[in-house]
Amino acid sequence: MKKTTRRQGAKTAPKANGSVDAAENAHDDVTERIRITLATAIGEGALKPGVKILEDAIADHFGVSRTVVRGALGVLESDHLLERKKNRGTFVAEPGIEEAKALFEARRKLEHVILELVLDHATADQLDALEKLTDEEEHIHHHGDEKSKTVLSGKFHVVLAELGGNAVLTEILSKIVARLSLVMSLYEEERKEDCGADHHRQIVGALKAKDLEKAQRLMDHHLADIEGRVRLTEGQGDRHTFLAVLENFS
Amino acid sequence: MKKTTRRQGAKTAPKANGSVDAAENAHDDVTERIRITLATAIGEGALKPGVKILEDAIADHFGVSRTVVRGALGVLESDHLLERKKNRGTFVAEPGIEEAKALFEARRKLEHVILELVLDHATADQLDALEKLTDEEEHIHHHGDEKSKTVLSGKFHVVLAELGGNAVLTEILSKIVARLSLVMSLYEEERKEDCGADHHRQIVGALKAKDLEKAQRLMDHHLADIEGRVRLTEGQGDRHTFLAVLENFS
DNA sequence: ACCTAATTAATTTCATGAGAATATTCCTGC
DNA sequence: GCAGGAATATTCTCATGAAATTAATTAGGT
Repeated sequence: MKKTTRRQGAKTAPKANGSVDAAENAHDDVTERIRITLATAIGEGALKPGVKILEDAIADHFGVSRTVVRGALGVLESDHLLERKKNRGTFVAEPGIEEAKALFEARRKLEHVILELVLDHATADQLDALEKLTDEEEHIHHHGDEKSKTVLSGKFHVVLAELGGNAVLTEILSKIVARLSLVMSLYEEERKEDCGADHHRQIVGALKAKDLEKAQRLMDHHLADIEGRVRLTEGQGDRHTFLAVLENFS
Repeated sequence: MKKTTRRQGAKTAPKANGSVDAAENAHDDVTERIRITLATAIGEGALKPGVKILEDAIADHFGVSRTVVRGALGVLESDHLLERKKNRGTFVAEPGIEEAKALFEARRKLEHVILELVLDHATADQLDALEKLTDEEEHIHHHGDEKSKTVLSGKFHVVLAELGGNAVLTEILSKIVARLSLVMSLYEEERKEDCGADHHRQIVGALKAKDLEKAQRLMDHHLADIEGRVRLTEGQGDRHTFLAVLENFS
């Protein structure tokens, strides 16, 4: 039967904005809310590569029409987080080997640049705040679930970028990090000893000591550690494919 | 009166694309074509900051409905090339001072990174091809119109980025360049002696000599030259505003 | 005459339905 | 029992009309 797509007539409807009215107008953009929701869902691995996105379901969930959802999907596609196949639907993107390599390389270079900026712009207070974030990470690391671990880990880098004081670069890095979470999801082999929190702490230490060289070296090491967890060879990406999973039981 | 929004019934309509039909299917995505058209129009300064974008007009021009135009506008907005004001319409973006500074800085850093990559990846043939592009620039520089000059100038940097072999960074740079064209449009004071072609040629020379340091130094100088053409002080951005223009006649 | 209020016009925004393309199911024939 | 094909169902795609909002214009009052 038809899904009970209950949608208010919209008419002179109360619109619910009577609540605060002129307040938080920025967040009232449903399209943006959908975009952010999906982006973070992808970023924290809740939506795995290749999964099909039903626009009807999303429209239902947010109480809007498919048109609005479609808008959000469009920008997500242009961010390379989704793929829309003509008349087939939209799926969570599955970055290929080449793209993965490019993303890793771009991230390496970007983080270097960001460290330079942080040393130029960041105050001692800001570095302290950053250090507190690593404390939180460490706490999660011991008795935390898998998900919040990766989320926090990515967050560190974005917050670090923010300290660089360049909104453009921050946005770029956060988008790359999001795409890389897809790469990890596809190609990660073993999630061994996660020493991310430790690395982060060391990096903050180097920054506080105003030692750019050291910070960059540590960052390189940290990123190499992450890259070491994946095997970028053709055919690896299909590991979680239905057919590939079957092979494990043959 | 109503604009003669003549739109074919769509039905089993010939669709007018019967011209080549199954050919170029990749470009057949009208949304993407609209996006590219507007992006390049903005990039080459044909669409100035603040100009209002009429979705009806575009829909008309491309023979599609507003819905698909709207999709294109959405991603252009997420690229910071357009601004959509609630229920007011969409306008060509007017980057503020802070954004402009961030863009310049990001570009400086990025071009440095790209030069490193080019020295690592580019072959001699590719550098030759790049040099040919500067020849073309020089030719345009002498007896060319103003528009194609700036277009070619931006193209050099994007092609250079492509030689770096990293598609991710190339895309990022080209987006930044596009946004910077808006900045120039808003804040450029004098378009004096355009020695861009010369700078480009020198950079290629340094690259051929495998001298990274020199290439980066030249790039810095080149970019500083561009940044020197603008004055990033508050209130400059409204120079072309209706009110500001009036002041010139008071 | 000028400022304010009300009406009109133009434009955006969105929900919806109809058409198109693909996936799935079921049936028939070998 | 299985392969091939028709019928069905699901889902995307897009054009269109209706509601909502803002800008423009006109009327009215002090």
